[in-house]
Amino acid sequence: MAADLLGKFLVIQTEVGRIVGEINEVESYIGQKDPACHASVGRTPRNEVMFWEGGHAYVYFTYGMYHCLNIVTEKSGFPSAVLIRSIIPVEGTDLILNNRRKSSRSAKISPKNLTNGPGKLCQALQLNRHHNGLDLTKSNQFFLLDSGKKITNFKRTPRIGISKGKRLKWRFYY
DNA sequence: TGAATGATCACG
DNA sequence: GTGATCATTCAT
Repeated sequence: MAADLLGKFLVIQTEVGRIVGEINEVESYIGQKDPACHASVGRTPRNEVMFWEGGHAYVYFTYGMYHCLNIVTEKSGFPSAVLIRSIIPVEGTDLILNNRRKSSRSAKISPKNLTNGPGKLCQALQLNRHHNGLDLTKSNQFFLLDSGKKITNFKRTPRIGISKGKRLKWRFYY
């Protein structure tokens, strides 16, 4: 389930070094019956990747200025993904700092607000639509790493920033 | 609380 | 084409 991703490491190998972050906040978007899921309207060019086999990256552009990273979770043909909302920098913090300064217009960038939001962590890892559809199980540049941690004490709340499906408590964090 | 800012999709 | 909506962030 989605909460299994909590505590896992997200690793990206860039030209100038490696960035590793520990996933500490996720949200589930599951199937066409979930009104907040992008695939609830059916298969479109935008949500195509959600229909793929689990393990692919679904990166989309929203609000005219931000990207969000999801990991596809289910079988091919069944649209579902987990939105990575936040990570904790583990390695390459200096690179993250550079990337955030490059991408954000905000003057204030502190250790606390480096990667604590879906738009921000995409800036931190320099993710864009080129990463959309990448197979994380096959790539050696961008993948998940089991940290050995098992997070069982996570919290569970409604998802953030959506207008439909607010009743479902599918946001997990610790 | 609302501005920034542009892709996406339905409609016809 | 048009208009509504949007899984956000930041400053006021």
